[in-house]
Amino acid sequence: MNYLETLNPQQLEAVKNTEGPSMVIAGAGSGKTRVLTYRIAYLIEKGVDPFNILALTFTNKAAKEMKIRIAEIIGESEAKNLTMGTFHSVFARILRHHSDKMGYPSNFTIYDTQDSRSLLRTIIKELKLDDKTYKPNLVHGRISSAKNNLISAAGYEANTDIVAEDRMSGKPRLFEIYKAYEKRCFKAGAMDFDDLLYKTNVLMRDHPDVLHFYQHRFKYILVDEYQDTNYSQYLIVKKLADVFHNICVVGDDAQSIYSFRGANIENILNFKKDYSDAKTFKLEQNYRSTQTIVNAANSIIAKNQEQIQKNVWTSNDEGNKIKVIRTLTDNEEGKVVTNMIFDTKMNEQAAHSDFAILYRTNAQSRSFEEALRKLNLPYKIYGGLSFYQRKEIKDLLGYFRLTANPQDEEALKRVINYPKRGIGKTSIEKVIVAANHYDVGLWDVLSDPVKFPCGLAGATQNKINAFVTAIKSYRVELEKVDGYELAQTIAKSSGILKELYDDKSPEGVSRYENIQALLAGIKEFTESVGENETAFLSDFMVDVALLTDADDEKDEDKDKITLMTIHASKGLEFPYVFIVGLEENLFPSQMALNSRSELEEERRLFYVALTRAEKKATLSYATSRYRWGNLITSEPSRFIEEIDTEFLEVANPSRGGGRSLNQVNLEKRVAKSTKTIFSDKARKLKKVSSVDTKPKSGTAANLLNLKVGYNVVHEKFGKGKVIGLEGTPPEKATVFFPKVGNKQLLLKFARLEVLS
DNA sequence: CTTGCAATGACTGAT
DNA sequence: TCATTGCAAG
Repeated sequence: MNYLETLNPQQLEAVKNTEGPSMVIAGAGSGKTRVLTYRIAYLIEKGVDPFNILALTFTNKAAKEMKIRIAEIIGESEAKNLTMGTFHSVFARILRHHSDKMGYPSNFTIYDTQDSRSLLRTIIKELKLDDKTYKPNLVHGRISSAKNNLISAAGYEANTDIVAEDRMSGKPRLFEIYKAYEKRCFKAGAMDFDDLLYKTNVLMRDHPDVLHFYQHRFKYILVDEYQDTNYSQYLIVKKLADVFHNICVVGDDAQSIYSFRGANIENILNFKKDYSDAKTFKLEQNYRSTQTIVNAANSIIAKNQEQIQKNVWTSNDEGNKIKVIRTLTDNEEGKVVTNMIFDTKMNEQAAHSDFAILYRTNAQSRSFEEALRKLNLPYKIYGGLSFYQRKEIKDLLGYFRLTANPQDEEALKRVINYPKRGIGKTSIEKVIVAANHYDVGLWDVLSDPVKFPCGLAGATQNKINAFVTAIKSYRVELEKVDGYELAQTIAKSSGILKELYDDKSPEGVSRYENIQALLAGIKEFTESVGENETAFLSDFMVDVALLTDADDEKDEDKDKITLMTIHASKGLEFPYVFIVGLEENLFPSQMALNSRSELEEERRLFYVALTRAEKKATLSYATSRYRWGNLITSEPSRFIEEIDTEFLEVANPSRGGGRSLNQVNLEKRVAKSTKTIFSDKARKLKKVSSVDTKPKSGTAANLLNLKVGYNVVHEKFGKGKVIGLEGTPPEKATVFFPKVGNKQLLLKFARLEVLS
């Protein structure tokens, strides 16, 4: 057990106290993952069967990495039997095992957020409700938080407080939507993300034998990032640990950043109430960051009221001060940050993977991508539109889903007319009406038109029959042939492969490549099982809905600059961290300014961001940025001021030389007095007046007469001179604009006004 | 039923 | 700005 010698006394205690309830409060960078890993390894070495251990992590990637480390210590054959993963993936598997008890097929579909919202949109339309009052996102949020608090549709309707709340907010029929949604999901054999936790609770509540089985199987339970669990998750863990009480939760209240997902910080604050004999271990030594970073982070988090007292410290070097950078625009912010990365890389021989750019919202990535591309620096963006959410991927997965579970309504709607086969919207609506009328699933109506007539024209019915036959033929193969083989068959015979192959536009080519990448992934998956086993497509589909980009990182992505939201960066560390967009209304988000608790969560988010950095942290903000196409002015985030000034160094790259903090404050005051440059209203007014006074695009006569040397005006680029033309009559022009340089413009689209 | 264009609303965060 | 949706015409 040599590995134990590498631990400090507190870490060692947390590892060795395996019996009974314990809570590990782990400050940022305090070796939390090591404690978890070694605790599991230690348990196994002491003779605990890995089969009896359940470890719940925050991401699948974390689980995978931890498993590898444990395997290195105790051997792979042992580590294999550990149950380890996110709440969602672990309990999805358990639910599949017992799905019959709940009336679900074992191949039930997992609806992702897109699917849930699309179904809600359909239901809102069917109930003839206004989707401006009942915005699908909002409705989904309401239903989601109900489920996270274990409130069913019936419970929702019966809860007078909730119903009153909905009535107050002008949405009295929300409970009807929830009821319809619950029913439709069930009929489609589908669970949404929240169901995976909710139904696990239901399973354990209604089937004591199942609960009993897992209570005795999971003798040792470990939960990582406990501060970010919601009520539903909390209760699952509590029930499972109810027999042996060997529960170890690890977390840091200062890093609780998921309340929007129902996470309840009280879970960690109240742990001692549930388990009065709980031991608490505090890990306070930070091994990750410089003193400057640790102390700066402490000075921020001290501004929060709600917290468990702790003293995070480090024996690392003092390190550099935290640089604060101010730029004029978001684009300049991209350039400056990128240049700094380039310089640092050169001066300190750093790898690309040593750098991370962290932002509050996904939409901020654009200016950094552009700047990085210009300097030819490799980067990888996490989050945002993930691979599995791309249209072409979801389309093909739609066929797979339908093959595994033909009742899957969202998959059906997605692919029944893609590629185009002449089954349009009206036909599908007729089918939905019939399905609701007979109270059966869409697939039942499609596959048995005699029993469930829906009044479609004969030609359309024939097309539907052909589609149904195709899906049925895939189903026959589902648990017969190798998953890769079936995936290939479907991709070809559905027509998707041809459709994308024929599209030679750059986007089309990339979509085709994505499909090939998905197929390659399935191939890899089917080859990963033992020689004498066959991996079916249904096996691949089991948790594909729960995969994220971070889960299947490719080798070629290893040495790249990381771009991600701060939320996604939790648990990671980088030598050089750039926290960008530190502006009021962006970070902290304007949605969080209404209450102290929300603002405190933003502050914890900033704390998380800063504590990702090992060597150097840099903060940046822009005094103006584009938002929805409007240029708005912004002022520096209050979080910059909250850091003790002794840790900061204010640099101004656009003017050269540093400035004092007083100057920042001065500028803040100036910024406050400046109004939005182009408000939304101004933009609309401008648009209207431009319609009144001048043609939308150059008049036909004007454009036909366009010649090289003419002066023109472009809406965005200003005045310019035509220096080249293509086509007769001219279709494309090269125009020199003094402000932005040469631009190629399609006359069809560019709103050029001809001056001479 | 499909196509093309205008209008519209989205930007917190993610399993 | 960008992607999705609604509407008119073929």
